[in-house]
Amino acid sequence: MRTGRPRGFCTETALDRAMTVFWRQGYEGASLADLTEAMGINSPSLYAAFGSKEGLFRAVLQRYDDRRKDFMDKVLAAPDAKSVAQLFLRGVAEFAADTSGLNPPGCLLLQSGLSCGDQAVPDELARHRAEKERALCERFARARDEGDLAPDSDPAALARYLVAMSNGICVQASSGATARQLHEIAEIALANWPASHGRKTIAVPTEMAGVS
Amino acid sequence: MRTGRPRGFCTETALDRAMTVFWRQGYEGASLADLTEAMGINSPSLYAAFGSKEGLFRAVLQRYDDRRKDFMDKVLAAPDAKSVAQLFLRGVAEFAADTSGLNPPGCLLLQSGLSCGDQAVPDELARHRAEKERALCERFARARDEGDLAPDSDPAALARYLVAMSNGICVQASSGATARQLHEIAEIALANWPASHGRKTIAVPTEMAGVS
DNA sequence: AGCATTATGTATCGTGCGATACAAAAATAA
DNA sequence: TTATTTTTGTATCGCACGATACATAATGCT
Repeated sequence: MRTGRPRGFCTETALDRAMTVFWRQGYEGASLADLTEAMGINSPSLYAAFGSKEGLFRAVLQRYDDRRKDFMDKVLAAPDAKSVAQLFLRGVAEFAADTSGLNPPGCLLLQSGLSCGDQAVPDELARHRAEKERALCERFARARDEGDLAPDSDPAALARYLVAMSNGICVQASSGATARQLHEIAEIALANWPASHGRKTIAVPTEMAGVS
Repeated sequence: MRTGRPRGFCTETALDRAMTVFWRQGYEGASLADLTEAMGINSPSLYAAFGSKEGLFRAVLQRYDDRRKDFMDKVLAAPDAKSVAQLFLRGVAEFAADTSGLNPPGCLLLQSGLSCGDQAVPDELARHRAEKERALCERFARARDEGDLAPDSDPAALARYLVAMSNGICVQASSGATARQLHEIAEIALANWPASHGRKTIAVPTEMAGVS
């Protein structure tokens, strides 16, 4: 077992509490005093565990991605492109207005620092957002290959559209929009989605034909 | 005429330069040193003219609204709801990627401070964004009255949708999307717009019948 | 028990922040 | 010319910021 005095706080809990502070006040607006108070620890403990304010922030972003992974997995596992879009935007509308936990409205990846004295922070956030866009793009490319989207459709453009809509919904949430209003936005956006192309491959892929 | 030593700098030019700094670095990320250097003045001149950093920021926001007013006026003057939506989103896509002037990509009202140590800043920005939403909502209410939108359509929801889309486009722009990609997003969003309801009142309103 | 290792609490560091004091400069008014 | 008013440049203020030094506490290892 590991030697030395054991840590007196739970890393995950501390990260969740720091997340709330970054979310509400932004990266630069969150002072070390704010963070240590919310996390219930003193600054030396923070620095021993995370190295620096930016190190803590990166750990918070990692924690955020972990907590959102189940959602994205469920979205990407939907059977067709339209279902993916529906699950995604409706889920975002649900999530962005949900303040039942510690989290303020909106999305950490936007709230915590679109702009910053240090450009590394917005760049890092943009990478995290781009990762979601990439995952959606891949899913839509598959949908096109499966005949679920028209052959001439543009998976990257559709993914960008959804991510843009998602970000727009999150901004509205942070401006005080209600869950109902966010869902209205999502439904307007979804009404537009290209109807299923009808050539979707229903058959089980050959290599799995004998399994079920 | 006004007595005393004349001001040695142009207020509008100084505000434009300060705008660039707030836009790129956010409200909190923009230090007084950054601002005075960009504006080409010393801090006492800044404080004499604008009172405080927040006073300067409010003056910059006012200047921003002034500079965008022509665009919004043109959008709102479009003949029908669909034209309003088209002019708005296409204009935003154009604007958000335009870095030919001093401005970074995206929109000042988002970049300069979605979150902040001082909640007054995001609140002020939200008010400015809400003002655009209100203007669009009024325009769509008129469109519905004129029979240009279906009687059961929801002007407020349509306005929220457009503003959300606009904000999403701006976020994509600040993340490095090209003008072409932003226009693709706008066109996907516009493809969705409810077709003109066909009952649009072309006739001149009665109270103006004798004028032309 | 004694040692090595890691975490904690107190108290503080140097820096950059937003904001000013003050005297000189540049204009008008009498 | 002299008085008045406003702006400018230099130099600096007090403070909050992110980050640490250091002694003590709490564990595992031998």
